[in-house]
Amino acid sequence: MYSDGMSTSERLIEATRELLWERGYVGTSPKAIQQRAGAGQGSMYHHFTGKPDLALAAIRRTAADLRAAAEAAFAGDGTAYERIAAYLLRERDVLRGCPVGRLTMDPEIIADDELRAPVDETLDWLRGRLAGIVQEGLDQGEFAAHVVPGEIASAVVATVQGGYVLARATGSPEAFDAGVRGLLSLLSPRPPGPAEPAPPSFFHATAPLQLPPHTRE
Amino acid sequence: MYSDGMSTSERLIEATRELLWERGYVGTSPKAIQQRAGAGQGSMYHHFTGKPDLALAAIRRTAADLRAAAEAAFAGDGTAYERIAAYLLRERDVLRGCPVGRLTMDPEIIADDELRAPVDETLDWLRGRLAGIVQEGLDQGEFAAHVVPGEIASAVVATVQGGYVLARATGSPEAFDAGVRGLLSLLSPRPPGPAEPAPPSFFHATAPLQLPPHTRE
DNA sequence: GTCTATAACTCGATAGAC
DNA sequence: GTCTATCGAGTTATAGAC
Repeated sequence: MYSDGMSTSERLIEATRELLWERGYVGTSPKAIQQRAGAGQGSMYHHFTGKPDLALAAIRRTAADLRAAAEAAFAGDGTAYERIAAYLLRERDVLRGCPVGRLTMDPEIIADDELRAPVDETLDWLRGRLAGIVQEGLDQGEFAAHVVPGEIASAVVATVQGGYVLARATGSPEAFDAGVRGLLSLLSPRPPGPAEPAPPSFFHATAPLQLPPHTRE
Repeated sequence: MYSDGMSTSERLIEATRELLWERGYVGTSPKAIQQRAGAGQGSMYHHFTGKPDLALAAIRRTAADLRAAAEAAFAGDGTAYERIAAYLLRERDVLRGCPVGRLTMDPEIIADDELRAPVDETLDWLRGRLAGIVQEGLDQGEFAAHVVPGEIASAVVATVQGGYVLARATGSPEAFDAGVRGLLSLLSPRPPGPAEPAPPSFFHATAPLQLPPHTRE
């Protein structure tokens, strides 16, 4: 229940964002939104034409947030591998799932092109951004020459989205982390280890990111 | 709506399975189940104590089916890589999503340990089975020595689960296939291509499965 | 802008006739 | 075993007072 300096319509959008994340579209009722926002029926229907309209505003904002968070991970100046690793290892509320990806399991989101569009565009942007980084890595000789940027990008995003599924099934973020580590170990220019010989100077290899013992869990 | 030789309780379970797959637990009402099963309120509450009880029966059956389908892909006598590829490339109703995995996004499934248990156990079994196959591949020198079986297994299952997310977001199975191809290209003992030199006889490498232009899509 | 009132319906379940 | 009737609560809104 919000009581801050937010306007009523702001509070309605924020409450909807939370509930869509927690319970999905089908599982979220206008009444629940109003209660969490501290607003009456009339307020909601004054500012929005109905549940789909409000959900659209909420989804667009959540999509923009996710994009910004991903961009922050990509924006570093490391190697392609390091930037992909930074994205995969960025802090996440693993057990809450992906606020955008989870919407794809909602029948009424998928059935409504207007509600599905921001979800589609966000994941599409993410794959495109990752594909570009993989291409840079290929140009630098960081990855095996036969890999296809768009395919690696899809595998990266899928590993994240599927990692949420595994984590929620087990009730622990462990499986998410395991999947990410597995993918990174396959993507890594060379295996980790202290007994590593120095790479020849003509080879553009870089040390893989050390996996931090992160705080989550 | 079923009218076959199925008993009423069978029809209720099958109808529930379909609806859980299409709409999830929160999105599935007893009334919808009864209508699809062609049964009245009284029948449902005679055979089952309520919605959770019926859902549990449906989920257990769906979990058993998924396990059997996966086992069929694993049971082949190819290399570890080939059996993992067979699992990843097996026919799927990609746009319908995973009937087990999708349940993890349902707040009421996750909140109820009895309903979550079969989901958890199924995905856990799947990861364990895959980890065993990766270990076999390691023993045969099929994979890079530094990979960790449990991590690769998690990445494989996550890629599938996340592939469903991408496919449903775009409305096409293409992104699912791309992710799977990407993961296989990273896992592949050596890059594909006709100009491949024959491996030295002491090396256990095997040709990667040709990706079939499969019928889905 | 926000509130309450009301509508027509569905929710998950129980009771009891047949 | 299956049916209909009924329950109290919740759903998605509209209407209209303030």
